[in-house]
Amino acid sequence: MAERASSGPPRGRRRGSPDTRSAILAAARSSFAEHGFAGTTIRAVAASAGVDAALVHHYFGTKDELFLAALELPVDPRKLIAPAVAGPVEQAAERFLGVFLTAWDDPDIRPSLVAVARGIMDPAANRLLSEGVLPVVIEPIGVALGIDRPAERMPLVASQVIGLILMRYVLVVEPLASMPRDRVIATYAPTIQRYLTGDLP
Amino acid sequence: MAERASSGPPRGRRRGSPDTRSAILAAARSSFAEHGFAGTTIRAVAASAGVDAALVHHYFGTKDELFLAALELPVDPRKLIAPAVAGPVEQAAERFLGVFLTAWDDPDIRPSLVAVARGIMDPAANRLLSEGVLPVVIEPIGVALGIDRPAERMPLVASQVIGLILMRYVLVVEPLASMPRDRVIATYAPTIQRYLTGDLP
DNA sequence: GTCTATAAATCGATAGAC
DNA sequence: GTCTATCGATTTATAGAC
Repeated sequence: MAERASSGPPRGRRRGSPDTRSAILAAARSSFAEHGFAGTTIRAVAASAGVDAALVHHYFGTKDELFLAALELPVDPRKLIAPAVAGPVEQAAERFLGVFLTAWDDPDIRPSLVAVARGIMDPAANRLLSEGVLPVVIEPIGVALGIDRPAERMPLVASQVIGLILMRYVLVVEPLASMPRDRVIATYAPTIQRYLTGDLP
Repeated sequence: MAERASSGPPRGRRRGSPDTRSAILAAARSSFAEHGFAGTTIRAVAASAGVDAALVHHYFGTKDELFLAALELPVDPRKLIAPAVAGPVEQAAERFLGVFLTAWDDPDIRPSLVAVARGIMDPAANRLLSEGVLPVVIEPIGVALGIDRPAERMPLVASQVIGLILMRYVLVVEPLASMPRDRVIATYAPTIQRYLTGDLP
């Protein structure tokens, strides 16, 4: 009864208790974000999720696989940054910073992003930036914006955004950590806009 | 014979083989830089230095103390950045970037700096930035330069420099990693100069 | 599915011989 | 000064009962 018809992609819950699985995943994200990869123990993740350590292995296999699973963002970054590329390129920096801060200020996805940031720093998984974040998130923005030499300019943008993210959200350095969103945008927009469309040597 | 006379401060080698001690320290720096704090084991450091693990404890005590010893830079950062504060504030950004890149491009001190950068990222030791690098290295520059609201502007400078350092030296992302020194300075100097002396919201 | 029990390896740190 | 030996605690991971 109430079985799904055979139309559309397979939706609905997978086998196993999805609550338990996602609880483990959420606990893993928090731990990876707070203690890094090496500083996270399977036992602590299990305890934080209220389950046994063996269950973590049952769902995710090794610690590495759990880490990769925890890095899967709950939202598609490409969808998130779509508003940044829609509009005149002259105000692209403000829109870009806006969607970025919106994502990072969302308490639902910030832990995942912090985990990604820390994972990038961990030598055990730092192909993540060069093979992941940069080509699938950052560079397509430059291409979509139609800017000049995107492969050259977007890393400049990334260098400033990563530094800001690090100081404001990961290391929580004042006064950046407590600075209002609009002020952050107004402060950094000229820098980003110059990297996007300004004169470069 | 040939013993030192009792004049002047105690110079010369301390007790113990200085080669062994510095070999341990060098191995510790490499390991901390490559594997982070939690990913570094005393045993691996000892093996890399060609000595026994117990000897590491003998010289440096606990793992934390070894970490702090490994972070001791071979040069005094304050001396290094002295040229950056001497001169007109209008070109401070160029001088600032110059001394920074000079230090990071020096193969003798880059491993230590990479270790510091990774140590900052490790949650187990991230008081290092807020209690170490920022107040003793970054902020004094702003004070010495006599800029307006240094506690507010220097974190902005730090956010861009850290992002640049991360992309160019730690993550080795192109084209920043291979960009000539002068071009890096020309690219980032306007940003830094604005954070130092420009108009902010 | 979930847990107990435990194997097997590795860790930091100490004591003590030489 | 340097190393052997080892303790005690933790870790990942597996085997198997319920």
